[in-house]
Amino acid sequence: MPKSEENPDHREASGVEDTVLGNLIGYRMKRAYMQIQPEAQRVLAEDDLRVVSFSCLSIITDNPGIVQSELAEALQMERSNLVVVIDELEDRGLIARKKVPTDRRRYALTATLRGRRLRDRAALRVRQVEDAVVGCLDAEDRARLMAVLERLEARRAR
Amino acid sequence: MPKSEENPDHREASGVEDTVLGNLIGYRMKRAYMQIQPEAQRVLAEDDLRVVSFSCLSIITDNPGIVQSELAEALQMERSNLVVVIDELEDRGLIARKKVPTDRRRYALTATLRGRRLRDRAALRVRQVEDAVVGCLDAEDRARLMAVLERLEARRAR
DNA sequence: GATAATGATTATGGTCAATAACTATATTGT
DNA sequence: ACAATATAGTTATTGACCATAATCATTATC
Repeated sequence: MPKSEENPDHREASGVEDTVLGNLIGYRMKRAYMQIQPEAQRVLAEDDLRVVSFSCLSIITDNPGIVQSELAEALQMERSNLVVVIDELEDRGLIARKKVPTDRRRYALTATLRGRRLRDRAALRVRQVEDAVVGCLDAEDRARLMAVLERLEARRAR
Repeated sequence: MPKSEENPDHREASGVEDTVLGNLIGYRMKRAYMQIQPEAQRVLAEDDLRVVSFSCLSIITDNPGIVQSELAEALQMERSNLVVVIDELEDRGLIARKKVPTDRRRYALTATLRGRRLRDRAALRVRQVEDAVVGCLDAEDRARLMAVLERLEARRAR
């Protein structure tokens, strides 16, 4: 069963043959992700949020006093790329930066009331569009998908 | 002992709380994808291939005579962005462009022998790194994951 | 035969992530 | 105590990537 010119477990909707890509998890994952991402981006844009700024706002809301390095680590992004995002959230009054007295290199980040409210509202709307996209899965499939993704992500080895 | 009074169904490895992001499929999917993508990119780079050029080479190999518009459609990318990729594959002697006589606007694309061999070799190596990353899943989980991703992708509705 | 549509191309701009270099504070070793 | 080192945040820069519009040649349409 390993090799064959016709792989019956993936029929292409179009007439295009594909003996390789469709069997790669990375390829399938990206294409599935691309069903969700533009939708999320669209609804977040209605609140002038990008995915990354929503993510930051969300983590800050859940972790008052978190500093930028920790936030970068949590979101797996570079500290340097965080700066402009944090700047913008602060300028919009969604979060506040305050120097921590015991270590004046660091900024403690907290979400303002407005920030927390926006986070909650945006989260709801993102959740809604995800539900729409993923409506073709029943609750069990969905739960299993989440669990499997979580396990993949958890294998922090290399 | 980390304190997650909140949501018992997602344990954070670090001490960072998260009541929202971790429950979003898009977020989880991106993070799982990021476990695979850099690895695939790395092994493809050893053959001077990028993910996109490998994808093109693969589809062309499986569909001799395909034209650029069809390829762009199959890979869900813009025709204009295909051009340089095709150019490079052609310059490297991995594929050939030939005008189709019945419609001289179009180029029929075919993989050369070298191209087909490279495709097969690269596919094997990508498969290997995917197997390594995804080794924490048994065959059934993996099959189910693929099936679910395929269904998500298939919902070509708006 | 004029006009519109199509396939490939070129040029361009915007977003994004990665890197290096810099500043200021803090920590460590002797 | 102080020199060397490390860390937090910042800035600037770069290259990759993706989308858009304009162009050219060819084909299809009325």
